[in-house]
Amino acid sequence: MAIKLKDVARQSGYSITTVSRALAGYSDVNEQTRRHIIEVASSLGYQPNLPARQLRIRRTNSLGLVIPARDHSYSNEFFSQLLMGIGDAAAQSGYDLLISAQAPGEAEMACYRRMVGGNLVDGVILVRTRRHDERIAYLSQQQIPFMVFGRAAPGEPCNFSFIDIDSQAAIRALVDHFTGLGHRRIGLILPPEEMAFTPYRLAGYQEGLENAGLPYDPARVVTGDLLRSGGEQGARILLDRDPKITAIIACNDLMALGAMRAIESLNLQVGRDIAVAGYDDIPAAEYAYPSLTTIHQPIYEIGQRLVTLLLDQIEGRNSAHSAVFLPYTLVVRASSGAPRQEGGAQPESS
Amino acid sequence: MAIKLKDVARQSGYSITTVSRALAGYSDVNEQTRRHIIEVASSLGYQPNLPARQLRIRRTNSLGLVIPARDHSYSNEFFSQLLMGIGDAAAQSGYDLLISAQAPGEAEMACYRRMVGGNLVDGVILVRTRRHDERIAYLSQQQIPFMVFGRAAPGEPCNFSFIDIDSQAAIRALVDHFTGLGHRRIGLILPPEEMAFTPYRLAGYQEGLENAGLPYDPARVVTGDLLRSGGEQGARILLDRDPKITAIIACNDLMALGAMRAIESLNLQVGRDIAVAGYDDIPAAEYAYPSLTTIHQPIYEIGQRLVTLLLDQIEGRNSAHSAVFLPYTLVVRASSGAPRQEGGAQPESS
DNA sequence: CAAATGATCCAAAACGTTTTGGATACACTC
DNA sequence: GAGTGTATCCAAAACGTTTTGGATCATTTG
Repeated sequence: MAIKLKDVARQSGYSITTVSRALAGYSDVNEQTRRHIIEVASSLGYQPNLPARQLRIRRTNSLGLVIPARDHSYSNEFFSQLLMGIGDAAAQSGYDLLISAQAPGEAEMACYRRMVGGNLVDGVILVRTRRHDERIAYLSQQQIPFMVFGRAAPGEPCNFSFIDIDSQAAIRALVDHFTGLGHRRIGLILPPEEMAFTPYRLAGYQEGLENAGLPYDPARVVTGDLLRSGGEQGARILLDRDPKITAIIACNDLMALGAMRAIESLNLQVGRDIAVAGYDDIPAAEYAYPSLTTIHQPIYEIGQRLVTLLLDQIEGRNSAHSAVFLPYTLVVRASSGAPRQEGGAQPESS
Repeated sequence: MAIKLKDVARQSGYSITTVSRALAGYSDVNEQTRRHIIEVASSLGYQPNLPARQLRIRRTNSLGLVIPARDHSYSNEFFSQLLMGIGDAAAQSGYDLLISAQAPGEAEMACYRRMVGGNLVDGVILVRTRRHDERIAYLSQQQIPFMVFGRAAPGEPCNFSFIDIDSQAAIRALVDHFTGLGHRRIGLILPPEEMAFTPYRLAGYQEGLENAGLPYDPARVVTGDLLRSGGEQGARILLDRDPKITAIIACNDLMALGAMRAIESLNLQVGRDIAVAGYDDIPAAEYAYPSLTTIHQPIYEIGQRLVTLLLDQIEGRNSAHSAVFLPYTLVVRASSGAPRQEGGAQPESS
């Protein structure tokens, strides 16, 4: 049987109340008794029963986080970085993380209801905004503190606190980079429709083209599944539709690596014949051959900021909604080069 | 104010007891009343207060996991894979994960005491065995169910349930692979001393040499910090001590990639002049140039098995200690080739 | 017909904390 | 010496469940 307050009380000769208040550091207990009580408590190995405390004070000192189940494929690196940032910051402030892996759907919503409605967490971090996000609606309605990574999809109200990267500007910067090198036919591989950020990426692409006075051609845009195979397929489609494309931007690195593979299998050389850029800057981007030009996001820091801003809400330091944009970095590597000459010697034919 | 049992009781016209038992599915409540109560509960949006339940039944339906704080450097990929396996399996059985990021030390032990002694978790997963592991001692003494990834260091008692990879055999297989290619001077870059598995790796190396009738030379073994820079440094030292080394085995991929970089900076060619192998099979190993020969471990599956075995303990399906070894795979890629000819032309020529 | 059985329900205790609202004793003020 | 403060302590209530140990009534059994 575990030691409880009652045992410490009996052993020390004081009441349960006094023991509780002594250990909690209240000023209405004599310094000497406090020392004695602490002494007794630690000699008995007293550990407070936390569910009991949580029931009483309605606080748990833990933060809820639902991560996508069974997709260790494309977002691994992303989530591990984010989780480390979240975990480190939470631990530093004395909070635990309550994590559940759920695929989008009814079970996922039930999980939020359990954590929030069941009083298991003091706040929630929500990671991938969707269009018409039911989770956000629920959390707002429950009035529990929460922070979101990723703003709402364009056209939807965004009355919650979030951190985001200006991915529209990031994609625009990639396009600028390419047009600056002389590219005029640039393909784009987008993420799936349902992701809230997809429209922003497309908009950035269009802005970039406009900046350079280039026309927007929907035939040069294709959607991929964020996996390497999706990039491979996407690149094939793009090059099939228009063999004169000289650059491809994929909306994540994995698809970019797939695109590189497709390009090589067409006997073209990445970086010389066709420039490629990705998004995310996963470690493999640096080790790839040729190394991959991409957009670096400070994922770890985002995780940390999510926590600090969430704790500001929980601990009542800030009530206003915060909309934080963190900077990205354009990382230029070997996969992006000037375009092959129009009409010059072509690989297979042309 | 949240809806509680009392509200459902009042609204449905039954007692708190009956409502509780109806929702819990006991057979001593009329099927019709049960339906009515469930109806009322869901129309009121009843969510049970879980800390209260936990306090009462002394179960939380969550598993504890302490991950290393602030080392998003070398074990990222490893931990994210493992976490996905653990998270998926736990969620599938209706368990949450309680996670805290702690650096080894007193705060880490306090974290275990809080989780276990504080009744926050029903079981614990412990990830990186150390020598004389205080955490394992504590968990055994507390008699809480726990599963460990990694057996005890050689010479220490191993009276707990664990899953491990036979890394001794894995390293031996790498050495066999190299000696089979004709290599006779093979360097080794070990993990730091304090890791429990380090001696097993060294033993595998020695066994491999013995298999091939080669002498063991301590000068060909060096310790690295598991980072890329450690591999770079290690390779330099090895090649400095004996320039005739034709193969290097690093005990993780990151160090192997560092070694490759060191080799290239000496104007030697990886895979032709010097063979390199790693351990872990992180994604970058495949994308590296040349791609890296390495040992693949089924990390995701390990995570899953850790959970299923832990739940067997928690739910009383199995009391005996289990010692599970899962298979590794030798993945041969471009970084390992036959040795350059003894006495033949040296790096810069031939 | 009394007793036993079975179906359905419930009051109250218990889980281990924290907090409320004093109680007590002593010192100081006027 | 009455009143006011202050320091120190505590009994009991409360948090929202689950479970124990019956109670009640209708039905069946001997």
